[in-house]
Amino acid sequence: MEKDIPKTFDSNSKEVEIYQLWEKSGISNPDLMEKHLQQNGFELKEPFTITLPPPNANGTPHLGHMCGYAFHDAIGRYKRMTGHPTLLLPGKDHAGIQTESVFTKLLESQGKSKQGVGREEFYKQCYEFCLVNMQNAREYEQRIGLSADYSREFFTLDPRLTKIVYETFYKMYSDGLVYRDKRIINQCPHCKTALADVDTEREERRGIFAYIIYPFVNEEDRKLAKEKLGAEGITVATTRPETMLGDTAVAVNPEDVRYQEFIGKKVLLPIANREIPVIADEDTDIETGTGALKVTPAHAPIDFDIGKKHDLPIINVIDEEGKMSGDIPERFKGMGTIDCSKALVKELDEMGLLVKIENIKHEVTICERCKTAIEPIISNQWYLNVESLAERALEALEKGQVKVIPEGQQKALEYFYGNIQPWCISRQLWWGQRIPVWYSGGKKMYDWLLENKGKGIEDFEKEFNVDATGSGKIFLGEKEPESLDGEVWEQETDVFDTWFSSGQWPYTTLGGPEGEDFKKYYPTQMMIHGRDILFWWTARMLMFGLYKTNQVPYSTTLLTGIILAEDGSKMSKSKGNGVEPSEIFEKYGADALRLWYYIDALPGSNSPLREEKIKGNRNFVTKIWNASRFILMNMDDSELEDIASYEVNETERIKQTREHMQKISSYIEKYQFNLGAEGIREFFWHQVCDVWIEEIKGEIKDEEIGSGRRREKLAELLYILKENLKIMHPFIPFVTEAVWQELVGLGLAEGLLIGQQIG
RNA sequence: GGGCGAUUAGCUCAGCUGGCUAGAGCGUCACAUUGACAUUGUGAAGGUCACAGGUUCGAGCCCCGUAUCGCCCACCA
Repeated sequence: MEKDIPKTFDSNSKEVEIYQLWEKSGISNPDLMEKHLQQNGFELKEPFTITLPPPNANGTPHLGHMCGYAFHDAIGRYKRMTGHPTLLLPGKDHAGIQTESVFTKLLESQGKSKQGVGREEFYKQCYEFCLVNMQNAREYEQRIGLSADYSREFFTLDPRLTKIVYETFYKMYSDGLVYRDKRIINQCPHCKTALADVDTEREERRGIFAYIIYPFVNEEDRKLAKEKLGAEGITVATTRPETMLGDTAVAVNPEDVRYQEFIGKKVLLPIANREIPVIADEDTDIETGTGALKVTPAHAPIDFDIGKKHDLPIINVIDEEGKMSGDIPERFKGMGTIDCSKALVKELDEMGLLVKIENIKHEVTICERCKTAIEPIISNQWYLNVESLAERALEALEKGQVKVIPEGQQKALEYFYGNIQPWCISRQLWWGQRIPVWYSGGKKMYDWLLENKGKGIEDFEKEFNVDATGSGKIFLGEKEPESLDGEVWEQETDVFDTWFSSGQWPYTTLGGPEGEDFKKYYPTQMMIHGRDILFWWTARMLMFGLYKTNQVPYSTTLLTGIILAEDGSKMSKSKGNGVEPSEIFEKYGADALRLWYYIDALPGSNSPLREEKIKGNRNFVTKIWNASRFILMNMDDSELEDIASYEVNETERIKQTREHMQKISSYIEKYQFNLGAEGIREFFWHQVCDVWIEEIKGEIKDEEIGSGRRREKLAELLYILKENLKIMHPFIPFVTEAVWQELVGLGLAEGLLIGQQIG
């Protein structure tokens, strides 16, 4: 008697339907799940929690996101099926600089500008823009089958979350970890903000190497130089001639025999016509260029350090937008750096001070987002001294409180902590959490007083010829403090670096250290994310977690690989070789894609997308569907009740099935998803289908409908099928649930597969 | 310059604490089957596990070195 079951599993329509069943059951909510376990007399184990990595709310999720969710979901489903109330907490990230850049471009395409729209309105509109993307992202997450608890979903700019982020900042300030400092920062002239080192990349670009003579001031020195060095001055080599306007010294290595006699002498900086000293500094490389380094403390990190050591003046000649400015000849003001470089080179050449120009290729630092060359400039920023936090994180790693998979990456993390620098946490953006600081009398005065230790407000007034409007103190808080005696509070305009809030994700989403969820679900058990953000994210989360909660935020961090295009290159929009997840879903279904991730996108390795393989997995999904269909087709309606209630004997096949399930369980527990996924496929396809179904087919061939032997064999087969569905479910939830529901429809199973227990 | 990893079949890669007569998927070839299976089944060909040493009864796996590739970090003007 044929059952009315279609010949293939229609992933496109069925998957959505099935997800709705799960959603309706509420089992993704651990509180409801706890009740479910108790009601059904299942053993109740300790909770299992993952605060899922929040994708950026400024675009469409890509395959990499889907891959991460596939892993999270597999472990989550397995934990659920082994008695742990499981919380997969989803969220979305505001992704500060990236979103601001995307949304600003969007405004520009509509003929509007960020400045024209204004800060408040910009924030509001950007928020709405993110809400749309968040809904879209959510649909993708559900399409891959992510069984997350959407009643607990968070956006990183949610006021409840921001409150906790602010509290952390206050605590850090009172602990003396947060401070304002003047340092060389990476300024992106395009994004107009400071960037942390990790937000930059390096790229080889074409440039020039200009050899310029800085003549000595004194006649005798010039003569000596002519004799010894071949020119009347000292020749410096630079890739950035325009910064010479801000030079305050020339440095040579103290060991360098060529320049011994000139150390301490003065040269006349051409064009700027400023006398600057020749100093000896061991950081100067004898081999590079001429061995003489022009020192521009305001515009190069190494120069800044040398300047600090020798107490050199700092002269700013480039502003935040990459334009020439400051105390320089009028004709250069407002010029771009490259134009200025050309103009200077021309003038120097005319003056006979240009020796030569070499065309070179060199590594330059660029903005990770917009690829614009970074302008190192001096700026006042908020810093976090992470040294003590890094020490604790390092200790936790060494003690094994956090496990990194694959192991090799743990060493990379340890190395990072061992060489960590203060973290610049302020960004000159509008999109993000505004740093909750108020300056009495203004930010300018605060910074000036910091820079000029020992000087007071009167000195400031004198210097700038103004009346001070406050005490020069700061106030930490969201709301403007009360003014006394007409003091003026100026609000900080900068926002926090995105990672300052996402670094706190594991506890902010659980309501912070005082939250109900926190008490029940913290510390969490896992974090899974791309290897590419190890330092940005896991590194920060460990530090924040230990600092704020005295516990590691999670015990295991698993790094997924990066999904590459078929030819092994990186997928990117500009190359047009990206593959949309929706395309794969439509062609092969979510289960097939998930299986591919488990088997081929192993932690820590980069994996080219292989459609052929996904297709093979789709065939396996069809195989499961048809094997199940065949088993059901063999049962006559009149036998169903008997088969359902029949207690199976411990046959060899059943014994092997049990062993198989244990094997797969241990793979999952060791996060060896590739072995687990390969295992379920191998066993179901080549053992259950190819061997056992064929055997049983023969065993019942001549039996009459309703016979005891048929009942025994078909019940055995049903048992094997159900157990296989359970152990396959964490990997391929959709098709297994669909089959389970077919069983339910015939009275051969109960409830939802997602809520079943293994073993 | 420093750190990390990779190198196994035509391709993409597994191979956890050393027992391997080295596996999978895809591809190739042969045969079978229109079946529960937008196919599937059976079988075949195909690898001195990068190279050179060492430890061991035994090494794809452990140790030392070499080569090539990749990723990350770093202030080289």
